[in-house]
Amino acid sequence: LDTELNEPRRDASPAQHRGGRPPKTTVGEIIDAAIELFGSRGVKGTTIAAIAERVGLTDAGVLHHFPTKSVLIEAALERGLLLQTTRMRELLEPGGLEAIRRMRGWGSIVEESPELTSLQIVMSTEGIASDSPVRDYVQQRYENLHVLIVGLIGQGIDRGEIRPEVDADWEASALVAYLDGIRLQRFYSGKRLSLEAAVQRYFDLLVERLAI
Amino acid sequence: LDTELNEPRRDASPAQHRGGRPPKTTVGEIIDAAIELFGSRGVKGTTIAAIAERVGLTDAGVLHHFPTKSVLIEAALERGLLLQTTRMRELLEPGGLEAIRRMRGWGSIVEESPELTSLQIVMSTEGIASDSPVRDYVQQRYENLHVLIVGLIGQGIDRGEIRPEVDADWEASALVAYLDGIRLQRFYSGKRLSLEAAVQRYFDLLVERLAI
Amino acid sequence: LDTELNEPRRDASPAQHRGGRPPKTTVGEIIDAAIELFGSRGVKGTTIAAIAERVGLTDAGVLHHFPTKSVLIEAALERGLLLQTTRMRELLEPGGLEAIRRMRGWGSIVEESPELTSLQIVMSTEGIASDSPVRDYVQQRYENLHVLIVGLIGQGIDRGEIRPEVDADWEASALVAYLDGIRLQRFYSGKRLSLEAAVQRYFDLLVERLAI
Amino acid sequence: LDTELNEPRRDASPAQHRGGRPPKTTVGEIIDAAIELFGSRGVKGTTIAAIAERVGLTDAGVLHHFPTKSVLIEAALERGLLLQTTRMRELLEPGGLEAIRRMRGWGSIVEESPELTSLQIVMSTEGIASDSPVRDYVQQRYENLHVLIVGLIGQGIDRGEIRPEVDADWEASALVAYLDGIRLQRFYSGKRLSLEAAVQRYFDLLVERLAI
DNA sequence: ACGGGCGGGACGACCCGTTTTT
DNA sequence: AAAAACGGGTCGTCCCGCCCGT
Repeated sequence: LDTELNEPRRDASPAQHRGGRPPKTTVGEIIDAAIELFGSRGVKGTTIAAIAERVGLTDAGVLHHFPTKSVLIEAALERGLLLQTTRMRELLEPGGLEAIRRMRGWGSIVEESPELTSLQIVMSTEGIASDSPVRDYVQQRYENLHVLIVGLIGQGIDRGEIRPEVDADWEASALVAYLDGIRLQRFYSGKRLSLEAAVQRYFDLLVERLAI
Repeated sequence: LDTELNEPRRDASPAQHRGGRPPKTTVGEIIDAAIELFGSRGVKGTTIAAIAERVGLTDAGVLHHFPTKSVLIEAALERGLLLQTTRMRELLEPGGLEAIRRMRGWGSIVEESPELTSLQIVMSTEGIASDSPVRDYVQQRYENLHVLIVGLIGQGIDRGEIRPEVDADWEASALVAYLDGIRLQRFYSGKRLSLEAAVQRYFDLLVERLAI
Repeated sequence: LDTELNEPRRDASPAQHRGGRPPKTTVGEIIDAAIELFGSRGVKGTTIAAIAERVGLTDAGVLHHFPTKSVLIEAALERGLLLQTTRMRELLEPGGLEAIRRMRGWGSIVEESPELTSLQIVMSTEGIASDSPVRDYVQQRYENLHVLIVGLIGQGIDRGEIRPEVDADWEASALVAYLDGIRLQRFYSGKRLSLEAAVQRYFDLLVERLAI
Repeated sequence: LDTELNEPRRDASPAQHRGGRPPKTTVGEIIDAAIELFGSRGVKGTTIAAIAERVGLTDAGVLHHFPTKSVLIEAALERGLLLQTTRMRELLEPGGLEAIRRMRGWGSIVEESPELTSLQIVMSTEGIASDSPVRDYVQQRYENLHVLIVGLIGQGIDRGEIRPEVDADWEASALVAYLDGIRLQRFYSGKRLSLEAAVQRYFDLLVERLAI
């Protein structure tokens, strides 16, 4: 799984690095560090200096690439969204019930990039304040997810794979809620909780509810 | 439903006010304000001065009653926990499957005191940072809830109301996850989402899964 | 001549200090220091910390009394304006030509409080930038002075002391210009220039031009 | 009237361009921009980046030509001084009272190059601070002007055009003061003030005072 | 020679929690 | 319970180097 957040440098000359991780650019490193820190200490709890230190710069150095903190926040959010979306799209490509079945594996994806995981819930809660700079972003993310899942269910109904009387709206919001909630719990349950297994079980029950 | 968060003043002398709302003490007002602000802007995002302003004091005034911010945080948390617990205890008093059925109404409780609602999820995310002052509190809350629900299910099994092959651990964590997640969504879904109805549906499905 | 800039404490009890300078309040001291520094290094060239140091505080200490720098600037300006106006009013009380004759002594006033002197020209030049926070203030000051002098001349004409064909507008602006310019020069001419004598000479010539 | 502020390139080789405007060199453009900005926002209020932007460079680009800001300041000052002096010299070439009469037209010169105008007063006030980098420059400029005018008057006395009892020192400083002051006022008096006419009137009065 | 990309060190204003004094 | 003051930050700016392309 590629988690690179950097500019993928198109110049071929010095290194060919086929298939390997592209070399980190400073900008990419900064965004990576920001995602990690925002995700673990919140936006307000993360200082530019802390991010800078992580990539071996001073705060002035970071500010050179991102004139203000909000710009950095936006960049981190966008990057996170992009990654998430890209993977989702691949995963759900078949559409309909099959797509939902595929989401069973989503848990393992999450476990591999915990920074992104926490970034999202942290953003979700910070966005509660109506004047937060991330509110719009979060709201849109929820909207998109909801529409996506409702669409999948609709597709399944059309294809005759899913029972038509299913309450797609409720299922979509319940799924998202469960996924958010379980990720949150993960941070508080030492090793007791296997996110992967737990998520798989939810999907098993879900498919059972939906399938004809 | 009593939403008072203030010291209930047990001293009988000047006023008996039986049955009425206990008179607002300054300390109580401060805690109320703190809960609200912590819940909406996070702990780090809330300044003592902001709390003070809300109750018509200066920050020095607030600090007169709570020597440091952490003391205030603890007080707010404790108050929130106490309220939650009290209600829960009443609600779940019958135990077993009946108690779980009763939780259907929990959604409406939540809708009535939104500050408490957001306080909890906000705390949950702030607690992610391993050095957060609220981490222990949150962890314990999750633990308590988990044990409580698992206990309820066990009771139901003992009483022969619940199928013994049920995975109590998973059900408990799924329930809590859903409840956390759905509350979060609530802040981003204008009026589209009826928390009460959604929660009821989850419990209906749950009871269906559990009952013999 | 009273140059006090402090709150004149009306409570009689603890100190009587009759005739002496009233005890400096912190706020007063800060404004004094600000006037001095703004006057000598300009507004942009003066840091809050520098002001603070002068009165034995830290910058946070100063910021406690004046929430932002602009508030401090306004306070300093207002204080300066008030002092200037008060003295002017006393000086010009008789009106007409007599008032203008009295202004001869203005030079000595200026020499006694050099900080105020430089404050004003410094502000005048900083106000040139159209987005400066002091521009409005300076513009109004010029307007007021102009109106005042034109009024004085008009009065003199009415009383038959001044020749009616005098160009009051030009005389007013020329006087202000000379006064501004000569104060500026003062900073560059070691001791060669006696401001007092120079100003007196200007007024002698002026009165000669005006008087019947 | 030539307002070019760039290096007049004495090297004859590539272009002869006799009489035409010298071609803009980058260095010249930078100095032009610096003069304008120093004149309107002060030296401290002007950032290298702002100057750079005006000529389409980055700050690094500007710093390539002028290693430090002070070097740039000096260059701008020198350029301004040179221009001023050149024109003055032409204007005052006849010497004596005739030279002073010719200065009547100085007002119109000023109006044509307002940047230079404000540059000078701005520098005059910034130079007040005894540790300012421009102080020496300004002081010298005042000295030069003073000597020049006193010389002119002396010449006039020698030639029998000016009354010998005139106080040359006072007249010189008064003239300079008026000229400084009136330029300052110009920035605050919408269109009310015709600098040209006002200056002419001053010179008329002056000549009247001086001439036999 | 010219100019940009990148980065840092110093400092700017302003904020926040806290202690001390009244 | 307010008032005064402080210490330690936080974001952001400014000037200026270093190194790299043309």
